[in-house]
Amino acid sequence: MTTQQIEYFLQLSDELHYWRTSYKVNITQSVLSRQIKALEEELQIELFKRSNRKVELTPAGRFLQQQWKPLMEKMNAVIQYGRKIHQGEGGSVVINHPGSISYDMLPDLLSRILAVFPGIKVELVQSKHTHGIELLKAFEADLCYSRHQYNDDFVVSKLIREDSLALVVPVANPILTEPDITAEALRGEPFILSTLTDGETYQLRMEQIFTRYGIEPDIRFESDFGSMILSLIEKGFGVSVMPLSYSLANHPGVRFIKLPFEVPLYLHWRKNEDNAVVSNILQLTAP
Amino acid sequence: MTTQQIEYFLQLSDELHYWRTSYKVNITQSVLSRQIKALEEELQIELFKRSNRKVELTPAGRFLQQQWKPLMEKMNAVIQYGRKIHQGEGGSVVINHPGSISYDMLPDLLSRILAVFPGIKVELVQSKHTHGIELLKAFEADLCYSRHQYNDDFVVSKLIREDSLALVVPVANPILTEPDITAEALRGEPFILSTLTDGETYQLRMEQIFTRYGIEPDIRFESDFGSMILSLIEKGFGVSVMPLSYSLANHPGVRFIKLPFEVPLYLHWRKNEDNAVVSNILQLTAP
DNA sequence: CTGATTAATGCATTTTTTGCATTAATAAGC
DNA sequence: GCTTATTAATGCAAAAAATGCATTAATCAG
Repeated sequence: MTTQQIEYFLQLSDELHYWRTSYKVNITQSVLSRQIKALEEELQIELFKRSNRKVELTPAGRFLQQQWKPLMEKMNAVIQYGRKIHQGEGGSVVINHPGSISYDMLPDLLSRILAVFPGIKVELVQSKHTHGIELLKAFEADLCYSRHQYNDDFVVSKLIREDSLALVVPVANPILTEPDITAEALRGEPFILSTLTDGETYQLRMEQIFTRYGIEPDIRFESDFGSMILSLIEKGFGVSVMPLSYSLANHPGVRFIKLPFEVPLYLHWRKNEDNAVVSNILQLTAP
Repeated sequence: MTTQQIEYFLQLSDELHYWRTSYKVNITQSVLSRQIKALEEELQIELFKRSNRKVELTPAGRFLQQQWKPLMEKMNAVIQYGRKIHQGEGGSVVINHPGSISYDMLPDLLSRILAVFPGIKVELVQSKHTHGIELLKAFEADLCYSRHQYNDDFVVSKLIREDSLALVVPVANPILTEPDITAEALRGEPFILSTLTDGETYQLRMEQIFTRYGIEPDIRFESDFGSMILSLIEKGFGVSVMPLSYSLANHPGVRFIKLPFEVPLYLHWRKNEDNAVVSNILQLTAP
């Protein structure tokens, strides 16, 4: 049984058409026909019911389609990662992070990496919608900064620091300092927030703040990109609450008013990391 | 890439010896050498570091060994199950169950299965140590009776009935009826219990009973096999608390004293079952 | 009934795999 | 330091498998 055969099978089980499938996978129809037949024979499972005009999955075929799809994805991800381990210092590392550390912590880390391991490629991703932990488990990310603590047998979480939160307003806004912030002063101000995920530490902290100031936020826009939010604030579309570290972006036209609230920043990585490059870089995150 | 090659790799990564491995997998050493090399070439990953005297896994090889082992197991389990689906009415069903339903519910079910699907083989297993839900997920069991309710995206739980519990004593024992049961009467009586798993509904119920009667059980023997426990009781090794349905075993020399406590019996199966045979039998479980 | 479509198959060719024998390299024994 | 035993790699010829082309057989649409 060849992984190729399984790929052929998966493609054919989507297309349900030999000639079209054979075209898509760049083989002739005769090869596809025979490969599928060989697969069926080896497994001793009839995968398709084919008349000369129609191709259908059998129940067993449908089952294997469902089961094999994620299995082959995992298989490929694992091989991909094995290759990264093999490449060693010439390899690459994927770091997932929230936008708020783009201006201090992350540049620091990158310059340290550059100094110690000049051969390593670093890929930075910001993916909030998929939980970082899922990226780690699927080997799609190697290090993951986030505001939320995970607990898992495969992932290690470590508290890095606490970031102050700040009310972010346009420079022209009359609100001056933290004690001035009241529901009154903010009434009518639309809020622009980062896309919030239920149950996240970050969201809970947000709710806490709004409760503290007696605000029922009027949320008009959401974005996962901090600079987008800053831009919207500058242009007068509303105000936001963001980690104070965004002030280091020096975005013009906005003002940060520090609030007496903090959000934690965690670093996550796989327990038993096999990639020496990742382990090395992990050393550099806590100098 | 062939699944065979991966199997060769896994074997070799355990043995770390070409000739011995080739002997074990029934090929010549030259074939093994070339197959491994072909695998390495296709993956572009160096799997082993070999001098002429020693074979070692590279870090990438070690990683792939760890990842591939469970992946190939899953792969094989899935194919196995696909074959069962293919076999249809000539196939087989694995039912996991506690011993206590061996005397009423299970024989009833089996005779119904025999009547409606005479071609189906039924395999009965009693595995308490592995949680039933794991068996279901790994396709090692198809239906699972248990005293514990699971909640999962892949498994459905249904309450079947409540079974009364009973104090089981040797016939000669002077304890007569439930109201007589006191810590006094049971003092000094060793208890024989089924092997209890932490957090299980069944264990919680047991603790509840002992608390109710003010007993601190002196547990001398444990067994997962009801008939073993009954036998020990008969021979005067102690007393036990068991589901009343064990009385249907008509084991000589023991007496059942019904207690005002019950334990639930659940049936579990995979959501989205693909095996028609299993679905059919599932119909028969709730006539 | 005819033509179009589509999966299967016979056949010659190419590619791959296999087993045997041998080689090259190394470690251990004397 | 030399010899021997061990072990992975490799050359080679035979066997097996895969491939592409052309054709066939079956079925559906008009």
